[in-house]
Amino acid sequence: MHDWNLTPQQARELQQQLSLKVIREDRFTTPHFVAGVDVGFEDGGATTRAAVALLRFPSLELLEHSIARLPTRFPYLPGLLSFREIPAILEALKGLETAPDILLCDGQGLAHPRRFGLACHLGLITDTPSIGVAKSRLIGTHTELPAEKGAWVTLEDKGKIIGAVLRSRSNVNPLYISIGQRISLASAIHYTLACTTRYKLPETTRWAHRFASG
DNA sequence: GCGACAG
DNA sequence: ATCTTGTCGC
Repeated sequence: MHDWNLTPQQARELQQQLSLKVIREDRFTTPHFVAGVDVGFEDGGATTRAAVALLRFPSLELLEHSIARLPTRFPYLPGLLSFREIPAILEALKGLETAPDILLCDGQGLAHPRRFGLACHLGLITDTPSIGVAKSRLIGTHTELPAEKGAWVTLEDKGKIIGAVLRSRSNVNPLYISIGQRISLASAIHYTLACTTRYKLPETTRWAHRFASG
């Protein structure tokens, strides 16, 4: 795997190179295990704490989880989130006994300036199908979104579809879904909804967040 | 130059 | 992300 001690400019150049390796179509078999990934911070940001929650699919029962702590060594810079969070996430993934069939990541995938958000980066490194599930927008524009659960509209940038704005729960702010690696946008939306019950966030993300934060 | 800006 | 209680609305 590549080096993580990069300057912001080197990181951006690496993203442009790696973005060429992102596979935007379904390349996986029926999933039985889905995982949520999230990161939290301790010591006022000095320590990065990553958590991964593995759930059985489609029952969504929690099977196992893993937590890892690492010294924070990259600042938060819009567009470079993966360089700050992935090192700790990779450590947490090592602690799982079962390999996830799909990763639901807390952040963007293709809906990124250089089409290489955290979900693409993590999916590529682990060679695992991944989905970007962000709570807010990084880039892109979209039309009005109906208020009912299940409704979605495309998220576009420079005339290209880079993701979808999905209403995962009626009358609540939408989620920003995008391709991470080895999955189509249609499937990304499908699996995100399949992992969602009565709340805005998928159960995978909810569990991961509980383990990564409070 | 000004405003936007995943977590 | 994080610092933090009550409060408004379906």
